[in-house]
This record gives sequence, structure tokens and C-alpha cells, in this order.
Amino acid sequence: MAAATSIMRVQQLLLGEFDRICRPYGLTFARYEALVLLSFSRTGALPMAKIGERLMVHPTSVTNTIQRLETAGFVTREPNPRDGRGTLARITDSGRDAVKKVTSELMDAEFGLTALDDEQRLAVFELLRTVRVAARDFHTDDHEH
Amino acid sequence: MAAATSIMRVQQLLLGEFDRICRPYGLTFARYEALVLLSFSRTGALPMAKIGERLMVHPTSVTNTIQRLETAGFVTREPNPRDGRGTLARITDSGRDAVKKVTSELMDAEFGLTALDDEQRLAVFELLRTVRVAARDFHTDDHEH
DNA sequence: CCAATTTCAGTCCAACTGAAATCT
DNA sequence: CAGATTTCAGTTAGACTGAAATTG
Repeated sequence: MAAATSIMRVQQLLLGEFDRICRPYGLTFARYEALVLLSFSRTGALPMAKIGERLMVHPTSVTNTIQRLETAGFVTREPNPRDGRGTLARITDSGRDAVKKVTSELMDAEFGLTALDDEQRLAVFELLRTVRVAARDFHTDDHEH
Repeated sequence: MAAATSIMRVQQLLLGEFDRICRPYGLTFARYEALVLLSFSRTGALPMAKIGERLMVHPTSVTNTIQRLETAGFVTREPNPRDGRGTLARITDSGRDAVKKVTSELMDAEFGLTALDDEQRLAVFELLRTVRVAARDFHTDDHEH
């Protein structure tokens, strides 16, 4: 129980710090995550469904997130040329700029894990990677109703 | 960054499983946490402000949480005899029963960390304890005043 | 008077459900 | 046609702000 509680609590601490850093840029951490995903994609654009799958969020949440990012000028929407049903979200130059600035600040804050050295952070990552791999095994298909 | 991302993601996985277990009892994980805090207190009752401090939640969130737990019959409210400004939330027998059942189910689910053995869970706890201590999230003075 | 405790009214973000529109 | 993709309307939980009432 102590391990699970610690994860919940540290996440709360991290999210607070991340949101504090994101706020001046008109972002929340959830929106920043979507921007990062787009910034790392090959073409700078991804289908809405793919974004939801990668970030493990509900399709309607993707619509909401992208709509807010579009209002802020950080992404544009365009029809998916390869699937008439779909929409692509594309990161703008302004969006890439915001990602760069926020990421830089997050790195300055050492991602909220200032209390750990590099080796300890790696240990956390490796331990939790085991959990994530196992969880994906149990949720191979999220699309059933 | 990978460590921070892992913590965020595993928390998401854990919270989903915890909420799924809590739901049949009319609880969310946040309300369950408040009940656990009360169940472990010496007298079964705590001031609202103390609950918020321990769970690191806003005073208005405590009011909201306790109000819902009261509606469900899991806590009662009473004036704080030691401070006329204050209110005590007291866990009921029904609340203790719910905590017992949910905790039992959480233990059966191994707290969502089935992929880790005992030693690994301890490692996670120790690493994250360092982070929490730095963030002053550990209350070594466990006695109420 | 000032500070602390709690509550209320209302806002915001995000996850969700159910349904609809559009397209494969 | 069935199935996939996205959006819309509305609900819910929770965190927050600002203000008020009460009391120390």
C-alpha cells in the first residue's frame, strides 16, 4: 500500500509544479503533453484517435484539448487526406515555441524530482516501466463498449 | 523526464483501478482516502482543517468530500468542543465497514502493482519517500494538537 | 481589530456517457 | 450494411477563488 500511496502523492506534487510552470503560457499539463506528442511526430500532425491512444485519454477529451490548443493558436486542424472520416491536429510554429519554452523550464526544475540523482531517477523509471508494460498487456483493446 | 512521465502514467493506471474498486461502494478514491484517515485517527474524528492538511487538499474540497460522505452515511459532523469555529468529521460504523471492504479488495488487487514483487515495491516507496520528504509531504509529528 | 475555520457561490478543467454525423 | 472517427450535449468529480459568518 505504501508504494501505491507514494506514487499517488508524488504525482500530485509533480502535477502541481508542472501546472504552475505551464500556466503562464496558457497551457495545462494535459495540453502540454498533447503538444509534445505532436512536436515529436514525424510530420507534426496526428489523427485525433492516435493522440487519444498515445496519451490514454478519451476521444472526447482529445476533441476538447485540441479545440483549446487551436483557440490558443498552438495547433491547426485539417481533414485527414488518408481517411475522410478523420481529422489531423497539426502543431504550429507558435506551438513548437511554447513546447520549447515550457520544456526548458521543466528541465530547469529538473522535472520536479530535484531530490533524486540521475541513477535514482533511472531506478524509478525502470521499476515503473515494469508496471506499465504489464498494464498494457491487460488493456490490449480499449475500444469495446 | 522519463521518471516523471512514468510516475504520471502509473498514477493514471492506479487511479483507474482504485476508482473501479471504490465505485460499487459509492466511493471515489479521494473519499476513500478521507475515510482511511479518519479510521486511523485516535478518536475516529478530525477537524476539517486537519483533514485538508493531511490529504493536501483545499479546505473547500474537504467540505465537499465530507458532505458527500455524510450523505452516504459514512461520517457525521459535530462541532469541535475545543474550538467553537471548527467542525469535526467522525467516521461511522458504516464508514468503517466500507473502509474495511474496499481495503480488502485493494489488497486482493495488490494495490494495482501486481507487476512488482515486495522488494521492488519497497524500492519504489523508498525512492519516492525521498521526494516527498523534500516536498515536506511527510508528517513526522503524527499527534494532533 | 486581526486571524483562523468553515461554508457558500460560482468558475474551471477534465473524464465520462449517449447520440449523431460522416465516411470506409 | 456494420464499423470507425469525430463531435456535440450534458453530467460528474475535484480544485480553485472570493466572500461571508462565526469564533479565538
